[in-house]
Amino acid sequence: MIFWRRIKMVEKYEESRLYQLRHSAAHVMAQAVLEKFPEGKVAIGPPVEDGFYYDFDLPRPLTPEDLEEIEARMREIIKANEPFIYEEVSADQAREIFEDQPYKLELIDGLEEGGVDEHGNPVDEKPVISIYKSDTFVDLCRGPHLEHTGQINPKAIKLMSVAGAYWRGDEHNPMLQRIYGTAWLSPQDLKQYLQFLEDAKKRDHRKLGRELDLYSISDAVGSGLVLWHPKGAMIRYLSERFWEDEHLQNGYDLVYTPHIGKADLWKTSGHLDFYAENMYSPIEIENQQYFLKPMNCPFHIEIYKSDIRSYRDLPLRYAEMGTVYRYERSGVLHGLMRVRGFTQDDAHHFCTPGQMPEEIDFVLSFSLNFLRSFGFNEISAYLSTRPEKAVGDPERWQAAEAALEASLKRAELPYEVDQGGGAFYGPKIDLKIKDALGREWQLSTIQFDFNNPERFDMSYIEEDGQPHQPYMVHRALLGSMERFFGILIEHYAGAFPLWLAPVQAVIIPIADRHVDFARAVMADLKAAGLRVKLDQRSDRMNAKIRDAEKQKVPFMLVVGDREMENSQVDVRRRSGERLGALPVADFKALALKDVAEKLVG
RNA sequence: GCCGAUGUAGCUCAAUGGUAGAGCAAUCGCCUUGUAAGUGAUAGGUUAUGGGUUCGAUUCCCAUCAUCGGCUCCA
Repeated sequence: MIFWRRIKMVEKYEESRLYQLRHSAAHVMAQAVLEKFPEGKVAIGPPVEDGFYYDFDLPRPLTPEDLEEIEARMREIIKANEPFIYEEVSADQAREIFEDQPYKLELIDGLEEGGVDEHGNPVDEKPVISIYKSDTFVDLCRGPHLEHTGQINPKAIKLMSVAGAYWRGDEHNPMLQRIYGTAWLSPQDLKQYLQFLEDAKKRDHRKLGRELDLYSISDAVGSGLVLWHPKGAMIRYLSERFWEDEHLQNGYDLVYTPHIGKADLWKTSGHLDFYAENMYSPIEIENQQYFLKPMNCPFHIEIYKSDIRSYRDLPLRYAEMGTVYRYERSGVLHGLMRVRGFTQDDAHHFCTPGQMPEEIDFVLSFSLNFLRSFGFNEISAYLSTRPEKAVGDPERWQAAEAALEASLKRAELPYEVDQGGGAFYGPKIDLKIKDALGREWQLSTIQFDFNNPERFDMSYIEEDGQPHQPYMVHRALLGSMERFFGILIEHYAGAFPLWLAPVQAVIIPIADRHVDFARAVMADLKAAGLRVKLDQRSDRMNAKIRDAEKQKVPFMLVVGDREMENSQVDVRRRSGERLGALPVADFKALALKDVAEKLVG
């Protein structure tokens, strides 16, 4: 379950030697698997981001021992320096070669018809049918490959896991067994990659969430329903207060809306027609059906519609931490990243066509500033444009896309255009941030909606005295508080910046006689608004420091005889850095300054 | 939802067809400590839940639930 992407160093991966290497490794693996299971059927085996996979239809499930055996056999094949031999064939010749391979036969049909490559991906031209032979293995394949298997470094490959995958990615098709492997140019690269995986594992928000007592998910409550513990709740509280302040200072109005709404509302919005499978079953009372809200939009629209709007009232910006419930299939739930009840930092903008470009400019720069406040400085964007099937006035689409692109250019943001990738109801910008490990996560979305204004018959009165349809923009900066929290945990590896740290400092008295002084220091710091705890267990100072360190508390304040005498605290950062003994007032000033500046680290 | 794996103390893990143990954490003492683990004792488990096989199940079988790795889908 990958919610993030690694940034590729190679500009054109498909043309790189690494790509060839991985593709070749996939063939070697397929050969090893077929030797072990001669009756096995092969599907496809392409390189992927950090390695490669191959899908098989095999008589029995593979075990970890099988993988070891296959990997060992791969090394033998590599050692044999088997050449990869390219050959172009006709469709009929190909059918003969792969007569026992039904999946390949299906691919050959596709190739012959044209329009798709040997992996079933759409291509412009009708591809040439080609095969690659190496040793005993023949594959329907466009290549390119290495010259021979010996160019694969046997110490730079590793089979990672086996998993189920649907033939051609369609859940109505049979499920195949997919073996994931990784392959690198050198053993050092492999080692580095495995190290990366381990680092990522250490940061896993599910692990840190428990260790730092941030949140839990209880069987008794239900899957995908998050319980925010006091420390996690503090981080959310601080994030939300900041969020509210920023919105109020930037022309938003805060609104609150209920968690359920009548069936008719969801009928009007189209959710019951197009989104029903993700909605919880209705609650019935007094002959009315109510649904838990999967989105906030209809409520904000109803607020808009509660009065007649003039062009003078626009733009209107309604913002809400809106908690929604979506039924997610059991297999997709994942810690905080994918849950069934979550709070979106939602907002809807309503404006006139004339205001629209400026409104987009505003929302983009507002988003960027906001993300930077949380320590995300590397941001890039996706611009998704009109798909073939779309609702709304084409002129409006064009204007909206132009405004989105112009804003991206003004913001000097790197972006990619996903032609036709927009939703049927409007174009959008998605913002991606890069975390401390270089992983990319999609957070913000700024999305036009040409559907709802129509469905809800929204209007404002223009200068001409006539009703006009407003532009509606939906946006979320953090996405959902749950997912954002998960990303934040992993980005900081649990070591939150001072302004977000649930406990900012732990006071560590050396002996019992220092506890009274420690209490006085704590009261002083708390009065200044700092979140401070006193560790008065009868453990040794070293043990208390170790615990505070493990809890990633930003400051440890040691107080002993010397400090007590001089009204000082001995300040240690969680990094291990010693700031030495400081007067309590100096520490207070230092900490408050860091908080105010939202310093990271 | 699908494929595969897993489910034993708060956490990380052992063990067994004859009703379970360790380390850490917790609790209670002793020690009163100078920048990542002082020390002793105590307590803690219907072995996920429900069935079945068996003289006997935590262990074997089935179902359910949950979690993990993927697929599909997504904030």
